[in-house]
Amino acid sequence: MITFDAFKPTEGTPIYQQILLYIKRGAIAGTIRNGDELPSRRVLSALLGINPNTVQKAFKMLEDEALIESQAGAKSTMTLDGEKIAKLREEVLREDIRSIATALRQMGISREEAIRLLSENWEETES
Amino acid sequence: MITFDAFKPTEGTPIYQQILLYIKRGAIAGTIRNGDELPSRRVLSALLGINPNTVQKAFKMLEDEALIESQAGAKSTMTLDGEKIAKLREEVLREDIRSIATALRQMGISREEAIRLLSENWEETES
DNA sequence: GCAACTGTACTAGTCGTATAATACAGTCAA
DNA sequence: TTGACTGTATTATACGACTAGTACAGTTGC
Repeated sequence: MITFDAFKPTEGTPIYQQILLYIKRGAIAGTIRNGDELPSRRVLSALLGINPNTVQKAFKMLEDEALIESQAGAKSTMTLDGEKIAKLREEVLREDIRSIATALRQMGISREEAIRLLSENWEETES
Repeated sequence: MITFDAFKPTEGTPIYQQILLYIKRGAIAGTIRNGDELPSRRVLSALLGINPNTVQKAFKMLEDEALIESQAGAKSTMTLDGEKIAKLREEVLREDIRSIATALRQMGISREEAIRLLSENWEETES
């Protein structure tokens, strides 16, 4: 069963997108594996304190991307393979790196300073 | 006069927030300085192809944060000093670093791998 | 079989983002 | 002074995100 203990929603971005990213990043990290069960829509929405329809929207998009399988009455399960995970890495990880590099350059940060900042602030972040 | 040549709006985040960030990052980089004139609401909205009210909202928030001064009939100007810029660095730069570190850790990326990825993708980004 | 779960679908309402159109007052150069 | 710019304010409209409530059908364990 996939847990959402580490899920910390942020203000400003749609919750369903954050759920999507949470699952994708877990798949990239390997903490979420093929066949893993997801909590039901109702349970997860109660757990996160949001509307069931918001969870449903996120799960629907995961299914459209063929990352989960759902059928009425049973819990949804992850459907992952090496190819899909590689695609996720390219999609999520690459985009994250690209956007932070652009932002830092806009602030006049040099590559060396960027590396120093990232390295120094690595410990302080809570996973 | 502050230019918006390097302003590339992204989908998914409100435009007025992106304008805010663009100005703040410019101030942090030092490319935007105290006393610099901003384009008028109407001119900038036409330049960016967006509604004047959207620009007005961004400028209103900049004024609420005391980063610009406005008076009817005259162009708005930046009001920066060392303290404000230091505060912006803490607010924008720190948050950017913190969020990317969290995201990368969620994907199971090690500190060394993160540094390698950032370094490798530094060149490819266009400022 | 039955109860309690599961996924799925639909309508209605609120709120924030953004657009559109308009109006009024202050500044400034010709 | 006059006209073209400036900032500021208002109202109306559209759309997406999110909430709220309800309904129905399939699965599972007892």
